[in-house]
Amino acid sequence: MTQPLLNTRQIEAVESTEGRVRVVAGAGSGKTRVLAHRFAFLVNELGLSPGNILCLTFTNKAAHEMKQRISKLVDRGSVNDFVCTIHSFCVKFLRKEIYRIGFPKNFSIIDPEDAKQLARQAMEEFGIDRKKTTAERFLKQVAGFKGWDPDGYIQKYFLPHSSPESPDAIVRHIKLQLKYFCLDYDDLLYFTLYILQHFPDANKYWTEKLNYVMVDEVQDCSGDDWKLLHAITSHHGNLFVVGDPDQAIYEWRGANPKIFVDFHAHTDIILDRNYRSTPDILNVANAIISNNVKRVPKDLYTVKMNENPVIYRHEKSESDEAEHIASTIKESIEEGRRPSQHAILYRASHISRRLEQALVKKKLPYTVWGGVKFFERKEIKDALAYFRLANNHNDDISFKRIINVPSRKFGAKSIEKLQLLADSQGSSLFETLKLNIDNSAFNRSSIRDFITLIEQSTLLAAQLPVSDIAETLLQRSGITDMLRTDSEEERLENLSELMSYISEFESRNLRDDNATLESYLQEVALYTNLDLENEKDKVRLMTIHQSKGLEFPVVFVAGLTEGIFPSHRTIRERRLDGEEEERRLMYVAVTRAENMLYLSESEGYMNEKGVMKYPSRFISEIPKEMLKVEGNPDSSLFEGTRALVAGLNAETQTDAEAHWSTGTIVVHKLFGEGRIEEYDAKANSYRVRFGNKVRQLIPRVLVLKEKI
DNA sequence: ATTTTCGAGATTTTT
DNA sequence: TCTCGAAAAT
Repeated sequence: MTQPLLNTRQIEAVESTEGRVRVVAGAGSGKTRVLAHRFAFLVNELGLSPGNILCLTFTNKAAHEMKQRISKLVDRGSVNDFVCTIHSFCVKFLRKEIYRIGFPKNFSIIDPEDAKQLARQAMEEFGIDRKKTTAERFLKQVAGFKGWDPDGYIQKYFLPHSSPESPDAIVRHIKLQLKYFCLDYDDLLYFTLYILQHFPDANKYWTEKLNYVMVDEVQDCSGDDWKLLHAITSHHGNLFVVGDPDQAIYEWRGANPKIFVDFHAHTDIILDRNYRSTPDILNVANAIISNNVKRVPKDLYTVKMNENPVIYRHEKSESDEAEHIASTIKESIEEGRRPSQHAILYRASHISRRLEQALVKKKLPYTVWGGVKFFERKEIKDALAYFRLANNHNDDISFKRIINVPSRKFGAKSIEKLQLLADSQGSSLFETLKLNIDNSAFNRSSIRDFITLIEQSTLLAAQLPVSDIAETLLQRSGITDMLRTDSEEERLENLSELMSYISEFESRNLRDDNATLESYLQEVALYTNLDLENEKDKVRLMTIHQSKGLEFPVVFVAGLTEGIFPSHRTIRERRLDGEEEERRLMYVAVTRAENMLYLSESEGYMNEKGVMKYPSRFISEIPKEMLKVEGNPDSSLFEGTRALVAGLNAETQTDAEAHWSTGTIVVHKLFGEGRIEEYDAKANSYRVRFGNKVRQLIPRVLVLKEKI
C-alpha cells in the first residue's frame, strides 16, 4: 500500500465539499485514494449517511475495489449501494421508477451480443446487405437514431398504447426490443434521464437524496453521461469529477473528454505528483504523450528512486518475442517476485495467443483477463438463457439459443417454421410451440420435455430460491450430462462456479426478499467482467484498455509493431484523432508500470500485405538515451516505420482533400436528402441540413446523391 | 429434407 | 477460439 498520509493537494481535494470540483489527476497520483478518503470525510467528519452519496466508477471491478477501500476508512459498517458504475446506478433507479412509463419492474437488459442478433433479424427482413452493413454498424445507427431525439424516441415507441407504424429496419429493431421489454445500455441512460426530466416527484426525491456525487474517470464519459450527472446534481449542485485527459481512450465509443477539459468548476485541483513509477518510466511516458498536439500540457514528476532502465527489445519473430518475455518473467520469479506482479499488455486481444503458448511452455501460471470473459462463455450463456426463458416465456432470443442445446433435432429450419407461425399469431416462439405441439413438424418427446421443464421452472420460481431452480434447469435440461459425456471438465467447473455465484447472490439478498430469479438476471446483465481469478497468484495478460486503473511492478508491452499498435485501421478511420488516441493508449500502458518496463516488438507480424514488421512509431518517439536497446534492431527497420507512416499520412491526406464542399447533396439512410453546410475537420464530420434541421454526421453514414 | 459434423478463415478496443 | 459454409449422416 502507499503511504497513509495524503499530500496537501490531495487533502484539498478531499475537503472540497462545496459546489463543483474538478480534479485533473495524472497517472499514479492516487486519485482512487482521494475518492475513497473524500467519501470517508463526508461520512466521518460531516456526518452524512452513505446512502446520500453517489460514487460512480468506470467498471464494476473498480466499484468493488472502491467499496473495499471505503469500508476500511468508514466506521459505519453499512456498505454503500451507490458505489457503482453509471449503468448499475441507472438499473437501481429504473427498478424503482420505470413503472412511470408503463414498463414492468422486471424489464430485462439486453446483452450486446443478443442486440446484434436482433439487429441481424431486422436487417434480414429489410434486405440490408450484411456484408456492407455489419450488425455493429447497424446498431450504431439505431443508437444514433435514439440519441438524436431521446424524448421523441421514448414517447413514440416506449410509452404505453403507442404503436410504431413506419416500416423501417430501425423501427423494426426497436419493436423487437419493446416486445421483450429489453433495454440496451444506451436505453438505461435515456430512460433514467427521461424520468428525471418528466416526473417532478421522482426528480425531487432523487436529487434531494443524492447530496454528493463523485465520478471517477470522467474523461471517458459521453455527452449523455454528463447530462445525467448534471440532472442528478441539479438540487445540491455538489459534483466532484476526477479524470485525466491524457488517459482518454474511449472516444471510439462515444466518450467526450472535451467536456471534462472545459468543465467550469468552483474549485480546480491538479494532482501531478506520481507515486507509482520510477523516474525512468515516467520520463518515457512524458516523452510519448508530449507528441500529442491536442492536450493540456502537464508533466508528472515522481517521488520514487530509479531501479532499472526501461528496456526496448527487438526480435525476429512473434514467437521469439513471446518466448523472451516468458523467460524474463521466469528469471524474475526466480529472483523472488510473485507471478502476479507481472503483467503483459497488448493492443488487441488476439495477440495473447502466442504469449500464452510461450507461458505454457515455460510452465508459468497465467490468466488471460477478459480473453473470453466468464459471462461470455458458451456454457454460461446457455445456462443463463435457460434461466431467462423460465423467467420470461417471451424471450425469443434465449429460446433460440437453447432450444437445440443439447440437441433436440430442432435446427435452423424448424426455428424458421416456428418463427413464421409465431409472427402470424403475434405470439412468442415458446408460446407458439406450446400451442402447436401436435403439429407434426414439432411433435417430439424431447420438445415436449423441454416445454414441461420450462413451465414447471416458471411455476417453481415463485416459491423456491434461485439456486434450486437453477440446479433443476441445468440437470434436467441435459446440459450437465452433455458436458459430462464430452468430458468438458473446464466447462462443468464453470457451471459450478456459476452455481456458487448464485448462492452468494442469494445469501446477500435474502433479507431484502430480493433473491428472485428476475433480480438475479438483472444484476448479472451488468456484471459481465467481474474477475473471478483476481486473487490468484498468476501472471496477468490483458489488453491495454482492460489495464486502465491498475498497476503492476513489472510490465511488458508486447506487439509494438507499426500497424498493430498504433492500429492502422483506427488511424485510417479517424486520422489525427485516431493517432492521438492510440498515443494516449500507449501512455496508459507505460504508466501501469511501477518498477520495471519492457517494450518489445518483432518482425513476425507480416501478413499478406507484408507490412507488419516495423517497430511502432511510438518507439521512435522515445529519446534513445531513455532506453536500453536489446536484440540489435537494424536501422533500416526504423526507415521502414518512417516510410509506412509517411505513406499512411499521404493516404489519409488525400481522403481529407476529397471531402465534399458546401452545397453538395447527400443522402442519409434515415433522414433522406440533405445539403452539406460545413466540414468540421477536427471532428471529421459534416454539418448537414435536412429541411429545417441541421445535424452533425460522420462521413461514413452519408452517400453522395449522384451515386444512387 | 434437415441436422450435424468437419474444416477453413478471420479477429481492435467494451460499459 | 469462435463463426460460417459445404459435405456427411440421420
